[in-house]
Amino acid sequence: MPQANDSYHHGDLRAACLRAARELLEEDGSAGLSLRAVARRAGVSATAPYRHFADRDALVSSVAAEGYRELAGYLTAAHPAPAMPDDLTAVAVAYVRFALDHPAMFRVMFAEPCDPGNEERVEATTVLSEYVRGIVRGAFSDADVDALSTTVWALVHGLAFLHLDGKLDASTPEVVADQVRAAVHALFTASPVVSQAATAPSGRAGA
Amino acid sequence: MPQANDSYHHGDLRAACLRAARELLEEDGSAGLSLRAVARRAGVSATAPYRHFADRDALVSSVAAEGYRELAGYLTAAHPAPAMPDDLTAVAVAYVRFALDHPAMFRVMFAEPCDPGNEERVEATTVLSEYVRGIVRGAFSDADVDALSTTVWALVHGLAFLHLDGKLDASTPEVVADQVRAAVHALFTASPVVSQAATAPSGRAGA
DNA sequence: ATACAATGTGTGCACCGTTCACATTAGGCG
DNA sequence: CGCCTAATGTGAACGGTGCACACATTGTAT
Repeated sequence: MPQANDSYHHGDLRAACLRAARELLEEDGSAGLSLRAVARRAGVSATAPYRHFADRDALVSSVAAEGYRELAGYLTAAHPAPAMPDDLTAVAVAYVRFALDHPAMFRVMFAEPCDPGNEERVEATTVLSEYVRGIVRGAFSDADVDALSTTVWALVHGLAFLHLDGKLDASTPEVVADQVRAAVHALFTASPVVSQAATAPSGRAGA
Repeated sequence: MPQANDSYHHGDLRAACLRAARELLEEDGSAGLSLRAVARRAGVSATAPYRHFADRDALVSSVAAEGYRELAGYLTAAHPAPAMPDDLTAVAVAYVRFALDHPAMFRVMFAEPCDPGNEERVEATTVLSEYVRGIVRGAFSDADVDALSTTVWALVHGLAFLHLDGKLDASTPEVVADQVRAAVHALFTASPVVSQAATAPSGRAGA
């Protein structure tokens, strides 16, 4: 049974490393997330983590995977079973709030392309993607689910990132929430399901 | 006059560093962007760049500022004087295309919060932000310019990032462009100012 | 010509990721 | 119980990095 004691063997070094990594992330940002610092905080030699993570990237990917699961927790907490467009709006607000609550983690999650090598991370992102798609499918049954869910995700994701870059007014959580609600609402108003009208696509964009 | 010769003084080390940094960025991604590597490529000692950049962050910020200006170039090239909503759509496509053409640069540009310390970078982003706002103001004269331009930017920015993370279908530039056009068009359709008929997007998203 | 400021060099330090040989221990098997 | 092996943690070592420091070189103004 794994348990953290002071004997030669740590007991559950992997979990301790992940915990230390998350703490460092919140304290010093992604810059302070070094393997050696993680090992120090876990009270273990510098090379011990290599028994549980192939390299630094693997550690970071595991942290990111945890972040994805925690983000999923935020979303489901915002609305356990979203079915109406307004429910989706609440979920969108939660998405942005997660980014503002855990900026360093959010950056780590989207810092590098989701390398197909780390299956834990790939799986976590796939779950999230399917979750969004599922909500959209439920809320807009006969819409182009793929296109709409992509657009919604992009809009919310972009809002989160612009907030993280300090380019938007994030003075109070309510201001942020209102902004997100307004933006998502604007998009839904345009949804072909809501306003049933179909026409030819627009012109082309230049070089 | 600054010129790159082989004498003791380089001539224009600052520019050479920026050029080397951009090359390294395109070759090895942001991981390969080290001050020492930049110095090596510029044919200069490891500490020479410190005469022109306070630290590594300053160098990266300058590179990012160049990226902002180049992005602005992409946008204006897409449409020199956008006035109609469709013009804005073309600009949006250019934005995403820039991200896909220069992924490492795009990541550097938005990797860290735009620190108010580096005025060069702040100014470049401000210019960009004002540019977007200006377009929206021109295209939707009596709309809530701030809200709409923020929403548009967020949507496009999010699309770019999701593409960079490989979460969208970017098999061909045309697919990407169609997606962007559909998403932006959907948003504009919702704008109370736009009086044209609603059009249904026909884009599709990949796995 | 000389003094000064700007610019580039070299050394050194602390830290980092990673590898390797080695030490310690847990758990299965007799 | 004792032993053997695989799992796990240690320590030294290598090359790389950012950065501070003293020093060398050079353009430029006086």
